[in-house]
Amino acid sequence: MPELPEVETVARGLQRRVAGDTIESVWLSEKKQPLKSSTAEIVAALEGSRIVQARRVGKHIAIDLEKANGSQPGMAVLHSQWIVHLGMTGSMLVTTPEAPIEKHTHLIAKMASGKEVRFVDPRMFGKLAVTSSQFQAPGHEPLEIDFDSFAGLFRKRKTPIKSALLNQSLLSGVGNIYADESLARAGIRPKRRAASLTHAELKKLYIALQKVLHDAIKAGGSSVSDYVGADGERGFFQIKHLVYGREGQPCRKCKTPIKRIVIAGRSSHYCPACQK
DNA sequence: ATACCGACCTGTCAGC
DNA sequence: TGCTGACAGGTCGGTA
Repeated sequence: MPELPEVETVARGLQRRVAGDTIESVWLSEKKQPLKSSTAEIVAALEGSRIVQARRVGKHIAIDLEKANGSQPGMAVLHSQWIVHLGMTGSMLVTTPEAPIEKHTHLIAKMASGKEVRFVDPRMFGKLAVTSSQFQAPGHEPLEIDFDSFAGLFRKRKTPIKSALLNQSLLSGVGNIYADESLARAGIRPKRRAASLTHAELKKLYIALQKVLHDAIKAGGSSVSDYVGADGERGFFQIKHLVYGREGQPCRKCKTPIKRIVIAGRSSHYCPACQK
């Protein structure tokens, strides 16, 4: 569920609440784990590590960790990264130890401050991993890419523009909601072949995408069903959606009913009058 | 190389 | 009150 603005909100929440805190112990549920690294690797990397920084990379949360290599003073510092992908339904919550443990809690990290960081994910599409190298997302950051590079991503691509926006190896962080919402704001139909977009349309899309992502971050993301930030708070950008989740409802600009079609297996929403 | 499609999971909601 | 099917913010691997 979480796309760039939601993951950014969670990462900022973690940064605010637990940066500088130390992980004292880690509990992992017995159930089949949504892990990319082994349980032992995760426990070894996390326990005793200080959280230096939490930030977003694409749709991933990268948590920079460091700990002393051995107990002797002056020993080298070990650096690692805890990588979290929230999948469709994952959340990273900072709670008190007394907070009831939600069903589908897969990891609890007890912090030196007494707080707990919990990973909860009902559908288990999320992933946890640790790495000693710097994690890099495959595609460009939509909020950092320059316009010429952005336009270059779509040149020669026959795929629908909607599919291209969702392709994480092109842009990292755009998901189903913000693909639809940016196309709506740019007046472009989701099924248009990517390569058919004119220079002017690409410019509109570039500006619309960055604006909608910035606005959604300001609103704490979109909470369509169960998304919450690190403090359990809901986002409220869903009230600003022009098309996503609004099938049959009147377009906010021209009152034409919003259409829903399926592109590459994903629901796609648009205004048949405003989007060409 | 590129592009669909089902699979991976659980939960919810509409309709019968 | 069930039951069934469709659908849900994402990605992967297999196939054409």
